[in-house]
Amino acid sequence: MLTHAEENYLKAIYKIGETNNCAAQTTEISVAINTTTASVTDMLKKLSEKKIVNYEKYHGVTLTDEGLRTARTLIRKHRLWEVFLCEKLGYGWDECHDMAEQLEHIRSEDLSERLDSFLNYPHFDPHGDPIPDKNGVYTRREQQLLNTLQVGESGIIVGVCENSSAFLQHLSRIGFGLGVELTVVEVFPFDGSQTIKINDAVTPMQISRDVNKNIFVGLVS
Amino acid sequence: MLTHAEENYLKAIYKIGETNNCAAQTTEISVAINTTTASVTDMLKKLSEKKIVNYEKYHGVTLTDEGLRTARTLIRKHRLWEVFLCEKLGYGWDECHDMAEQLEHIRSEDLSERLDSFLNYPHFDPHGDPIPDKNGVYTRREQQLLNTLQVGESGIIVGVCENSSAFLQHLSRIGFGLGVELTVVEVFPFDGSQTIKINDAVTPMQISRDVNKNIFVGLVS
DNA sequence: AAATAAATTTAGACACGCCTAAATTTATTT
DNA sequence: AAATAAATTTAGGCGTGTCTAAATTTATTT
Repeated sequence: MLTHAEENYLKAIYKIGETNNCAAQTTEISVAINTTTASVTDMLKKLSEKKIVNYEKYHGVTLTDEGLRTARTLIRKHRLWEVFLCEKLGYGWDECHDMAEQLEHIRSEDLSERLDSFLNYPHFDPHGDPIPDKNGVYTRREQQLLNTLQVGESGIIVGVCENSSAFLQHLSRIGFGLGVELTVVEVFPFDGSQTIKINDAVTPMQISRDVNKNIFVGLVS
Repeated sequence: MLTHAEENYLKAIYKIGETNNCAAQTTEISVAINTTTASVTDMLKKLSEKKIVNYEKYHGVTLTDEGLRTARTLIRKHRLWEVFLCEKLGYGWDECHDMAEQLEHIRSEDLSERLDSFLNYPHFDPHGDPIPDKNGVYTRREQQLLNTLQVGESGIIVGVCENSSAFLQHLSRIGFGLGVELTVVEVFPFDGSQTIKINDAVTPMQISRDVNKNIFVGLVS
């Protein structure tokens, strides 16, 4: 049985490993958890003794099979709770993250299974992230970052890779949300910004690199 | 902002104060929290410094106004989550206590308000305990213990004062639950047991003191 | 290849919440 | 009122998870 802190480390290591496809470094983890690298090293030693991570001094850390299973369970719980908060309690996608961060630590035999069924087995959370099934299996979306689209290409927003409520609120304000279809009208290599038209809208708008580098789109014909 | 441990102490002190109508003693708290009296003393000092309890060495502890407010919020959250678990996720009344014990610590501006509304503003939890409104106000039930009923008197089960799942499962097995109407057929002063007939049933049954002292009934004409 | 920079680990400390054992205070007997 | 019993507190210690500052290792320059 892991503590909340240990679970948070596991999740961070999982996410870093997933995006970079390599071992998570001490500093990356410290940034994700918002703590010092010294604390991270301490914790990595403990997790390593518990056989939850493969830790090699100075060379980063990966999850063991057991760690991987636990991490996926946590992600599953987190995302199911996000669906609950948004769909059943009416929270916005920028509001549910912090609560889900707490709810994912609730311990129970089969709470996630019941929740899953209550929510009608959703496949994606309100941010478009896939929800692992009870065996930890999920299908990765076909996706690419909005800032990789060329002029004339179209996409449909399927997710984000930044969960701060400042960012999410901004997206809502400019009319961006899951499922929104858009087309790239122009690209400015100088600052990485793009002129983008939401397909249902009339006027195109200017999107900065800080925004378009954090949005995942799926391609549409 | 209080820690989970502090919140648990607060709830225990509140409950003890409510039932005994007097200051909670160190030993009582240690039993409720399942810890040593030394730990309780430590914590009481901390809570006292934070002005959450009125603590007098050797003479027990009561809640300050602020402590009282927090305790009622916790009770409210606990009971709302119990309703959610039973009504929405289909858990039995013997299963939901431990999960609610964790869920009550979830921090959020207005989660309880949203939950309350989602659940249609219930007044009682699955054990029959009243749910305080957002101002901490709730109406106490007219109730008495089943073992105080005399021969010929009838009652309707409105609650229990023991939440172990062993006890609750036993009640379910013998057909006891909230709203069940019953009549006392006979009383045995020797061991405090009673012969009781559920009004809808044909055969009366024997109820031991361990059971009838933990059941609250409302009187029916 | 040596020097510098960056990342990481170690050392030592601290708050929290818990423990056991001993000392103290209050309550109950006699 | 003195003696005993019960309740409570103090003293000292432990594991968790964090921190800062110093030492070490790895990576990058030159």
